[in-house]
Amino acid sequence: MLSIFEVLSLPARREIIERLRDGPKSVGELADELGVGQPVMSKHLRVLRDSGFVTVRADAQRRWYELRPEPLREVAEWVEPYRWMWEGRLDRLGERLDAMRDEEENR
Amino acid sequence: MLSIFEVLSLPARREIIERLRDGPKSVGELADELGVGQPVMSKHLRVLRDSGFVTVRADAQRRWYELRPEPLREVAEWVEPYRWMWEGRLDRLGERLDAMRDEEENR
DNA sequence: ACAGTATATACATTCTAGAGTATGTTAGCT
DNA sequence: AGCTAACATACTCTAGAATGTATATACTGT
Repeated sequence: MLSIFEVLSLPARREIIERLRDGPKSVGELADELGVGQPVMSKHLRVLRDSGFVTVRADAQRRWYELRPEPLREVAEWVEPYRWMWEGRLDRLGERLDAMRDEEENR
Repeated sequence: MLSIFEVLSLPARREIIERLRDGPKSVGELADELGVGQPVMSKHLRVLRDSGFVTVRADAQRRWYELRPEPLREVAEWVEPYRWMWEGRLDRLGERLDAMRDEEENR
């Protein structure tokens, strides 16, 4: 089974994830939108399912694929410790909060 | 050249990035810490360099590799639109801000 | 029962990243 | 100048992922 970042390493799969932001979609819809064959799309979705990015709901012959938060949350959490590097505020966050509170009290 | 997520798809490379959080390190240090051969480490660092994750500073025979924020920031930005999925607050953020302002005015 | 639709999977093929080994290169030291 | 240390790169090999094609499965409607 592919790891989360391995799953995201393929542009086509990131694209699928982005398309699913608006809500569940069927295999055929996604295949059309991305311009790939149905078997290819089924396989991508299989990978996304195994790695927890999506869930499936059966509806007659159709399968509705829906996005799941967990893996995306893991990505967000992995990158979080580096945020201070581009938002140079972490070391000053405490004093900023203090200053805001003081301003409020002295109003 | 590998894309950002392709770079992160290899655990060894994520590990390198994490080790560089404390500050710059040399090739030898990193190779020892991760228990891999020097050529392997050099190649990982080459990939990380090409994709913008690190910069190098030469110091005699030593090369000090340092972390760069940009690619990590891109990861954070990519995942940002999905944050509402696990923090179910986005739809209520507006009214929360309003409530906070009201509380403040009625103090 | 039959035909058509929607999807999954098996199979064969291609391609490339990763690893190991050997070698090249540059700098410092005696 | 010769030797060693630190690192980069060229080369070869292998494993596995991605793709396309063909086929299997499941459900609907007539």
